[in-house]
Amino acid sequence: MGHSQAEKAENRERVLKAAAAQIREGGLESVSVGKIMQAVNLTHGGFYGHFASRSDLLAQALERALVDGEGGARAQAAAPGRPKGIAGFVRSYLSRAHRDARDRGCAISALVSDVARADEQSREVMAKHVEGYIGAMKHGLGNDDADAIFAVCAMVGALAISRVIPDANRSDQVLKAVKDKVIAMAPEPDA
Amino acid sequence: MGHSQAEKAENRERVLKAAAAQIREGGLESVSVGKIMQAVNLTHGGFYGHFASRSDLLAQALERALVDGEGGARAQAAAPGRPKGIAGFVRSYLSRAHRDARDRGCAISALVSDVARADEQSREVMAKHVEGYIGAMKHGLGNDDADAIFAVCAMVGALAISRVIPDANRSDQVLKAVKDKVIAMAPEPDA
DNA sequence: TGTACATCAGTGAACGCGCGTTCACTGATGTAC
DNA sequence: TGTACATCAGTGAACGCGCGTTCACTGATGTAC
Repeated sequence: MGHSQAEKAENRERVLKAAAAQIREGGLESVSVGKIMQAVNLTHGGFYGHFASRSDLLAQALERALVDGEGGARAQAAAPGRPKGIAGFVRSYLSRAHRDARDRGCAISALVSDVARADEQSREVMAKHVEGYIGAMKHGLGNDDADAIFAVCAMVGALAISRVIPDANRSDQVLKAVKDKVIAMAPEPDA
Repeated sequence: MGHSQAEKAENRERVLKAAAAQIREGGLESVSVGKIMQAVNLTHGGFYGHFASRSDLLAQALERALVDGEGGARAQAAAPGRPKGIAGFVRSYLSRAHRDARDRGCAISALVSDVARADEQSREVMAKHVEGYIGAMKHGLGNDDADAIFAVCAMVGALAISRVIPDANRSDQVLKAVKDKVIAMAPEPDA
């Protein structure tokens, strides 16, 4: 077990990645220094060589979770065999797969109500990503800001609510209803 | 300071009410037995005369928060001088006042992402209230289930997202965009 | 290329703290007579 | 209506536990020569 500088960077990255996943899986407060370090096979003492405090980790992991979530959605929509453009993105965002993979999915949906009560810095970080999301939808929806806001709120709300509903069929219905409505908003609706 | 049976029931009620508000203000995990008892001017030891455990309180307080949130929205929409019907309800739900009063507002919006990762019993409790909400919107939206689902997701999403955005103007825009779009969905749109 | 040593990533014991929960106790309540 | 006593709502000290954080230490890394 070596402790080279390259390994340090790698370990820091693993801690951050694990925290970003844990945040989406269990919320900001579910992150504990001991458990995260254990998850990456290190002891808790070493943590402070990487981050100034738990709260420092949380701030960075939130940003990371938001970035990861975006990447995942884009990658899935761009996968071969998937419909392109906005309809493809909406379909993958409101898919059962996305609903059932909270720790790898959109961090906005996974953490909206948590971040709504967090400090201003955290809210600012998420708000920036919300704007990015609105911007992307706007591009696919005839450049109308109000339409894009409406679509983003409905999609984030639908994904979050679908995760609350224990009945699988009803949860599917929520995803499908919003998926159809948002796709219908696009200027050139396709099958 | 007497300890009559009537006072016991009253104290239990105060604890439950305080917990329901605290849950909406700070999330399920923010409720601590000691702090809640202190908030109602009692000592922590007496807590277990009212509830079996912290988790028992949480379950009951979640239900209470959901019921309180519904009552508040209905009351505000029915207040004198307010537009009646669905437009009035949507306006008060997506108002700045509602956004800024998290501890007294809709518990669905305040707790969606928290409850999404809670146990099945909690999710079932919130799901029941989501259905009630969908049913109410359905009534005002030409009895179309998909329309009602779409509107509820957009409204819950909009309120939650508006609380994330630190910039007051932009936050207002989100509320306004969704408010206008949902009101436009009603069969007989009014001013 | 090889040796000597300073650096520093990671270890694990220890700390103080707040938490949920328990329990022996107190004294007002409310009931039996 | 008045007295005697059992009940029980609320008190506050004590508990074990997990947490975030600190720190003296270890031993591989990587650099100076």
